[in-house]
Amino acid sequence: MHSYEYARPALTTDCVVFGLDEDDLKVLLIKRGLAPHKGKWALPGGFVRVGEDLEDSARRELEEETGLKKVFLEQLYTFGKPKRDPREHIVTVAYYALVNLSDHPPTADTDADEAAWFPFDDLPALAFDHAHILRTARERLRSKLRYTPIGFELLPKKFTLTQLQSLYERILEQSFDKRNFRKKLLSLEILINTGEIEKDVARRAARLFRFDRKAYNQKSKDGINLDI
Amino acid sequence: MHSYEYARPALTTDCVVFGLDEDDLKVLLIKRGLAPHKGKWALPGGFVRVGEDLEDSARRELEEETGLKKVFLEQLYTFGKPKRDPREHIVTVAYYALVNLSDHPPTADTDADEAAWFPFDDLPALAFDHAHILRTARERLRSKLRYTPIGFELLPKKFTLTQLQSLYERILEQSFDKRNFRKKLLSLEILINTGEIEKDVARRAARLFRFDRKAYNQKSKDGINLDI
DNA sequence: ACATTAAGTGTTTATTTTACACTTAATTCT
DNA sequence: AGAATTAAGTGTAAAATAAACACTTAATGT
Repeated sequence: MHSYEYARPALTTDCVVFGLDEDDLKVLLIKRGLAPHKGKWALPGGFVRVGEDLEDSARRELEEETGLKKVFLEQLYTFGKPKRDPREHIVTVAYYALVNLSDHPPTADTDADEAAWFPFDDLPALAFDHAHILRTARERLRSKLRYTPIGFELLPKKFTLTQLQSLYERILEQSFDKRNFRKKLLSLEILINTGEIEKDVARRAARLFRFDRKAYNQKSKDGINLDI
Repeated sequence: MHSYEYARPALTTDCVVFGLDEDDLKVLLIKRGLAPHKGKWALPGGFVRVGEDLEDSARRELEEETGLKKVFLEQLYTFGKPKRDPREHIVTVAYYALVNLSDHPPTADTDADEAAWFPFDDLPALAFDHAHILRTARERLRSKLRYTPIGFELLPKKFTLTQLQSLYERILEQSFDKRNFRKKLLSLEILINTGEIEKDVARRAARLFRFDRKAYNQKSKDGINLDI
């Protein structure tokens, strides 16, 4: 039991985890085992401990509930409408994570409760204001993709130019000319040709590239135009 | 006295208020009358009340401490390092505000404590992690100015093109060609020529413009390129 | 060997951005 | 009244970037 002179809102972190496969942009959700909103799906998250950094809290809850570790994670926004949780005033600091889905297949591991990947465009009923948080995260993902190299977080380390283009097309919801897209991306000189090619494909195998983070960091100082 | 089953971090809001005059980009600070950091300068802010929305809290504290009302206000970031406040774990949701300094002159009103405008490049010693919050806000201001019409919030309703150019130059810390800047801004068709001109200037008086928010909102749907 | 599939590749045109300097209008000073 | 001062206002040409557009190549499967 802990007592304070003034009442305090409770504080949680929640996490929107995005993944991308051949079919969809997907999000990882947890089925709630307890009231309120028992049986509904929700973002992984939980209460911030005293003495715990916010990002640490988001990472801890994410690992506890989904098994995911060491993912790309950024703060999204803090949601604090007093009625967003029916129990009491709970403020949540939302984060978003980007993972490579081929490392974390749709039928995921996970211990506690039930976790599953859902297509962003076909979500189940969500607890609390989590649908709102998801929309905010989707918008952030879109706008960050336009001017930061955030998309690589959703791909395997080695990827083809077609995979990269498909990523941009599906997240930005617009299509690009294949030649112009390649010309643009290659001219940035932030992709390294690994010299390897795809394996086990029933067609001409594509070259595999890596993102050159060092080159990107160097160029971003002068102001690289990543805009597609 | 309020008791909870688990310990909770305390929750505050803080506000970085930017203003622009002929000389500098300025920030509004409060002199702390109480420990900790008594006598140091700090961002206006305070504890979030249970049942109070975060933005409402930021606006309330801002008005109480500086008299400022109805300003442009956006959430910046949430800072939660456990040691950022020496008393206990206090998480703060930081906002940034933009005001037209000619409405709120450097020797401001204010009741409680002491509030004053400081040049961003010549700040006094700051309490807590407020220097860090200010740097974060400065970066946000810079990057938002690049692709949103946020700059108009720092100007009077009617302004000259020279004032507008000076704003961009000082916030982005780069200079622009006068003819190209005007061509670009006017071609966007988001400025209305009021037909009025400056008064009481010892030189040729410049035309006064207004920001056409409706036109901007309309155009931003299709994707206006505000980038300077 | 033929069909299928996606990889890979250049050029031309349109648009946007950059570079650049003098004239005009108002006030102040002598 | 005339001269000096100050910033407002204005256009064009060159360079860079972005957009439009379709066929050949390489691999596997039938």
